[in-house]
This record gives sequence, C-alpha cells and structure tokens, in this order.
Amino acid sequence: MAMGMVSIATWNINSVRLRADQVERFLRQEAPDVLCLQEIKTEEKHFPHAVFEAAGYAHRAVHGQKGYHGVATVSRIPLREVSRHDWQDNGEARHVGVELLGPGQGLIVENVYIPAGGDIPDREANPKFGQKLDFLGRMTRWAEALDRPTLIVGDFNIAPLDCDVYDHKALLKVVSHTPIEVETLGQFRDAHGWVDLGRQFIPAPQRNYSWWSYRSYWRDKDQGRRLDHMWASPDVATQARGHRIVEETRKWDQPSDHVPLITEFDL
Amino acid sequence: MAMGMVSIATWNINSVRLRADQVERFLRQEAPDVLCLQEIKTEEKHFPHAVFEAAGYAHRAVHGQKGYHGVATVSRIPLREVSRHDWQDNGEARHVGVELLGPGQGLIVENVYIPAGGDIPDREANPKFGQKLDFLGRMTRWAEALDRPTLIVGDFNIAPLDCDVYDHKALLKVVSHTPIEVETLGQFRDAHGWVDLGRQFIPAPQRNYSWWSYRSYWRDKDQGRRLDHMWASPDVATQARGHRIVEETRKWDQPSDHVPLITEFDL
DNA sequence: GTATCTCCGG
DNA sequence: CCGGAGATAC
Repeated sequence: MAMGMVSIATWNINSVRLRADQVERFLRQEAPDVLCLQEIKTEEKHFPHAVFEAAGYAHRAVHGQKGYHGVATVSRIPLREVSRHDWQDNGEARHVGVELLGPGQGLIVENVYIPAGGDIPDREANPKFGQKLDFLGRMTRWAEALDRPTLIVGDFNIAPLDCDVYDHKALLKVVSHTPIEVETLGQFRDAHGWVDLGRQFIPAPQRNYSWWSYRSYWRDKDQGRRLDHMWASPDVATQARGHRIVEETRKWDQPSDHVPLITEFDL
Repeated sequence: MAMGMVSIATWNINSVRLRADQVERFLRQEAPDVLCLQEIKTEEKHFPHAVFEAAGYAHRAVHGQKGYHGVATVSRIPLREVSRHDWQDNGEARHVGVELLGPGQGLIVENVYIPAGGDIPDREANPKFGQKLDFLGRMTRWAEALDRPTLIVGDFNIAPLDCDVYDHKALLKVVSHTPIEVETLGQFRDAHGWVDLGRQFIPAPQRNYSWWSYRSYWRDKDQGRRLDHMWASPDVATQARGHRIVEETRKWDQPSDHVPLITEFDL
C-alpha cells in the first residue's frame, strides 16, 4: 500500500440533493480525501455531480435509486468501483465498494446502509425486522471470505454498546438496540475481526452519538444514538491515527439527522 | 363616505403560509390600507394571523379551505365581513366581501378568485371550463342587483383584451383568453358598468401583465398575461387616483406566479 | 420531524 | 414549474 495520510469520512446525508450545500461546506471545512454518503435518496442521474466536481472530488461511485436509500462514495484520490452488493436481494441500493488507486492504494472502502428494520422488533409481526437481521447474516458470510485490507463504513442502524444510546434499559425493546440486533452485529464483527474505530478512539463509556431523532422531544434532550460506524480490518485498524465526530453540522440550517465521522489513516 | 386617501391592493399569493415573509415585506414596503389575497391555500385556523397583526393589519376576513383556493382580505382600517358567495355552489372558498368602516366608510370590497377552468376550452370535454363560465354567469346576475359603491378585485383568470396577453392570436384557443371567456366576462362588466381600473390607468395597448407561468420557457421570455383585475363601480372609479403593478415581487426568492396590483382612492 | 413519492390543480 | 395533499419511510 502506498504511503501517506488519508482521511475518510462517512455521513448519512438524508437527501444529497437537498443538502448539497451542506456537503460542500463539510468538504471545504474538513477536506476528507474520501466521503461515503448514505441515504442520498436519488438516482444517479440526479446526483449533484457538479458540486463534487467543483469541490475537487473528481472520483465518484454512485449507487442510487429513486426516492429511498442510495449510497455514494466520492473521493479526491482515484478509485475504482469494485462491487454493489444487494444483501437483501430486493434491488435496494444500500452498498457500494471501491478500491483506492492513489494514496492508500489497494485499500477497499465498503460503504453500506443497513436497513432501519421498522418499528416492531419481531420477525413475525414486522418483516422489515427480519430483513434487517437477514441482511446482516449475509454480510457476515460475505465478511468471512474477505482477504484484503478493508474499511467498512456507513449507517449500520444499530447502536451496539450500552453506552451507545442515551438510555440502555429503555431502548432494549427499541429497534436499533435490541439484544438480537446487537448479537447479530457481533457475529458480523467476529466474522472478520473488524475493529470498531469509533470506540478505539473514543472508548466506552464516553458519549459518542451520531444520530438524533428529528423529533424535538429527543433532540432537545440530547437523546442520541451511535448508529454510524467505521470498522476496519485488523491490519488497517493499526494504521488509524485519529477519529472524530463532526457534531457541529447539527447546528447548521435544516441538518441531517446524522452527523459525519472522520478517520485518518497512515496508509 | 368618509374623506381621505385609501389604498387597496390585490395579490394572488399562491400559498400565504409559504409566502408570509413576502406578504410582510410587501406590506412594509407598499403599506396599502387593504390587501386582498387569493389562493391562500389554507384553512383559516392555519392562516398566519400573527404576521398580519404585527404588521398592523388588525382587521381580517379570511375565507379559507384546505389545500386549494381560499381568499382573505386584511386591513389596517376596520372592516366588517358581509358576504361569502359560493357562485359555483360546490363549497370552494373563492370569495369574501367586506365593508370598510373607517376611512372609506361604506365602500364594499369584493375579493374573488374565479376558477382557472382547466386546460381544454370546451364545456363538453372539460367540465371545469363550463363551471368557470357558469361561475361568471352567476356573478353577472349578482352584479345586476348591486346598488352600493363597490370595488371588485382578484384573480379573474381571464385576460380580456388582445393586449392583455403576449400573443393574442396564439392564445385564442388557450383557456384564459378564449372569445367565449372574454365575452362572458364582458357581460359581467356590463351588468354593473364596472370600470377596469388597470386599463383606466395603464391604457391599452400598454404592457400590463400580472401573471407569468412558472415554466421557465414562458417566464424567461416575459410571456405574461393580465389575469388579475381591480374593477370599480362607476362612482367609485371617479375616486381612483393612481394604480400600479408591483412587478418587482417577481424578483424575490421563490415568488408567486402573480404580482400585486394597488389602486389609490380619494374616498 | 423531515423527506421522498404520486396525484391533483394552477 | 410550483403548490398542496396523502401515503410511506426513517
């Protein structure tokens, strides 16, 4: 792998068209080399390519669809799109994988948007919940076979640790923090030995939220959850040099319900 | 009638909630005594009363409905709501009549939003077109009986003169400028001897548009139409002292497709 | 609460 | 092209 510092960010933007200005502001301010976006909510033909081009992000892998979901990885350094997994087998655009070609040469960056899973944490009563667990199961079998230095980032829609939510006990029955989800995510982690960079740099039980409901009741009380993650292969994890959450985007006008994460690597 | 200068405005605002800021700006800038709004697109319970109250327009007659149509007359001088005609007999909120109580005492101000009439100018093929003509017919029979000094203003959705559209010949088959509409509006005019103040002050064939389609194709070419009108009883017309179109609102952010008209009266 | 869609209406 | 609506999703 080529030498040099490479910074990689992830952000569930909740409509990239509506927040193109905010993405631009983030890129200007934080200047990550690579940005992985989730919930772009647009087909590629309406992706605001010009905004990224003007900001210097000439390399883009956009996997979009109409209205919902959709992911995009944009980069200042050359990249090659290498995969678009459909772990749900339903045509939803929830993943794009790229390989870095310039600095960081050879690193695989997997950008994923795991399904939210509906409201009721029960496979029978709520098919979406089962689909979420199945999605993770397929990711797990996929991860077992990985043999290249990889970073997987995105909106996992699960807060795994007790301290990843504002009230562990209250959220045990709330989708995103149920024991079965945490357990299933743990199996995914173990399948490759993924290292949770968020907690490597901001150890539990420190506050480390990445998402707040839009409803003012929870937002005003800082009742957040850590749903967004950056996980690295064991080898790649040793190259991570810094990690932060850019929480100030919450104060911008009409913000996303998620905030960006950034990790720096010495690759 | 009491003595004094009274200015009265009309504006199809195309959602008063979305453009409450623009209405406020207009009121601050032009300070009409009375403003008649059409297409407020809200029920009265969601009408932005506070904005008008703060701007000094303490007297309001709001005839709204959910989602579509709706008219409101707001005023710095006291008024009394005197009528809500349903000339289409279908429950749509397209009219409110008030009587001025302070300066201009006794003047009746009728605020009306005549139906657009659909796309096809044919009673059979397009019931909306017939409804528009019927609406005018009922207004005509109503106007025959009027015996008080009256001003009728609003979005008539008809451009009566050849010079009221950017291309008379091309629009002869376009709803808003068809001969049958112009003829039917003429009958309404004659039923009371209404004086078209727009053309009293800006004589034909001067450019005198009040509406431009949102479609950029027409807007960019200044292909407008005069759909908004202020018509006075013969006696009231002699008291009109000035009239203008406030076309600059088109340059504001996210403007209405209509611009306001203002007439000053020495009442 | 925010944002998408499709449909209706202009 | 721009509003509102209701439905759907997070």
